[in-house]
Amino acid sequence: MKNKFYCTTAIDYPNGRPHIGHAYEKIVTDAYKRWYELFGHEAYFLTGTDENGQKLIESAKASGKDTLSFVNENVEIFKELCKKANISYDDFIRTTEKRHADTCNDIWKTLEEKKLIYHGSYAGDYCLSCETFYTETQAPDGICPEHHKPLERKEEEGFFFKLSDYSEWIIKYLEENPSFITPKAKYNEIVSRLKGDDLRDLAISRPNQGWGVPVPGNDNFVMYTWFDALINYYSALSNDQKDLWPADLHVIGKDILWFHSVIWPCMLKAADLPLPKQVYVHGMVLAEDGKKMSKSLGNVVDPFEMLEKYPTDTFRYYMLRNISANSDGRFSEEELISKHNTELGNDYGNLLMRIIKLARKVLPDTVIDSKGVTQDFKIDDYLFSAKKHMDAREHNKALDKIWDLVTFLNQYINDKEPWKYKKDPEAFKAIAYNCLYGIGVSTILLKPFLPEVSAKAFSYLGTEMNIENLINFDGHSFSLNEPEALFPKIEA
RNA sequence: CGCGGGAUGGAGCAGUUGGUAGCUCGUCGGGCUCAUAACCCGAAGGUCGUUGGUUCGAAUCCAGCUCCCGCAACCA
Repeated sequence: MKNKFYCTTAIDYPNGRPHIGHAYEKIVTDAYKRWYELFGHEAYFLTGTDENGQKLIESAKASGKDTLSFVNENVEIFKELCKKANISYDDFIRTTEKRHADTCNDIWKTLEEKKLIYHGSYAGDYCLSCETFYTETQAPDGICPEHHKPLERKEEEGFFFKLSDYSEWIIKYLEENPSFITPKAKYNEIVSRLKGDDLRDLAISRPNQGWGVPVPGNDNFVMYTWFDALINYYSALSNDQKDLWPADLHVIGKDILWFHSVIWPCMLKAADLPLPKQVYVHGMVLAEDGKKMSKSLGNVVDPFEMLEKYPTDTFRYYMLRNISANSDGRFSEEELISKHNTELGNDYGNLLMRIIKLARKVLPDTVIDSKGVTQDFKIDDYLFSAKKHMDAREHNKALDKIWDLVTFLNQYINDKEPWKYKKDPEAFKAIAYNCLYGIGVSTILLKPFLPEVSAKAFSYLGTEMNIENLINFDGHSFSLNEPEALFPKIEA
């Protein structure tokens, strides 16, 4: 398929309510999906839930529900979040679906046939309370870091994936594809870690407790959650969608980078499937105090509450512009309000308002076309810079560029003083058209970030623009409608 | 000696290959009056965590130190 853009978020673990990081990741991915769609790509966006973890059994038990209905309830909340945040996903995969299990089985069998999966046993230090093995670095003194009890030596049988076969291959692959992991700091981190330590085989089965994807031909085991979870990106595609593969962009958080940049590529390589084009690691949304949000610190921000209190596009904009695309950023409600009032309201919203209201007063006709108008400024730089930044996964910088245009347009109006031409409609029209054209450009570029507001703005501008005709100054026509404030002030 | 990131005017952040320190918000002064008391211009404010080194020249490169943070193989 030509010009496709297949992007994904990580699939979420539905053992509770979604937190702000889930919202952030989906909003980021949604902005990229809409952006490439705008630029003529066939964009496809997958999100979903990772439902096979053994911990879900515990979580369900703790809330007094059976695992299935517990998961079903939580999945609905994640979907609700997508709806509230205006996430335009094309498919939502749940790893408990049959299509997923089928694909996992296929891949498992392929690896087994290639002797890349073997049956063996693993001995390690085990904590009975956590039901987890700990490595020496995790528990150097042989004491469980969670329960502070001595670990016991335990041997467990199961299936292993020959990850160790790929130590050299993966390093070579990354060196040949330096943009596979972005941003650069994350790429360096993984490469140096790989060079420092050979890969060990990965235990990819767990004892079957009645939850998970059973290992083909052996019901005593289910697949290790991560093994099946990663496959979601591929299993979600039906047979007639396979030309979407490989994925163009996996958007993930840094905590799961290892799985996506090492284990997943090795699995695909083992299965003779093409590798995704890029893994983009976004930053973490920290609390206002700069620390990680956590229940014990009581600094958690609930995305539902934010989406209830503030317009969806304001929330999206704040997340996308204020949180740096490749490092952590802090979330402050106060700052969100300030950005809404100043940048969105004063800079952009007011710009649209001031020129439309003035034009409707000055000109007898509310239709403004390009006839006899000369172009006062070019928009190419803004457009191409924004595009460059999006390609580099720096959406906040793309927004900076769009804002440069907005700022320029406000300056332009101040310089030209169109209100002085009330008795000279021709001169006025020339200024107004230039201005409206610039606003149209900024509005269409904002569409992926602010889908609702952008649509509303175009209804006031009375025009339709697209990327093809955008670059042409001439030929547009605006039939202006009485506008309402796009971003009514929010009192702090 | 586990790995990695960070420390820049009041706050939040940019600073790609070393060459007179920038942005947003806030503060102060001026302009404009079309607009959501919105817009535009200007000013004040920083010995770029600390010490030493390389260099004609370092926020930028190197080394040590202090503090903060994340990861450490099922938390976006």
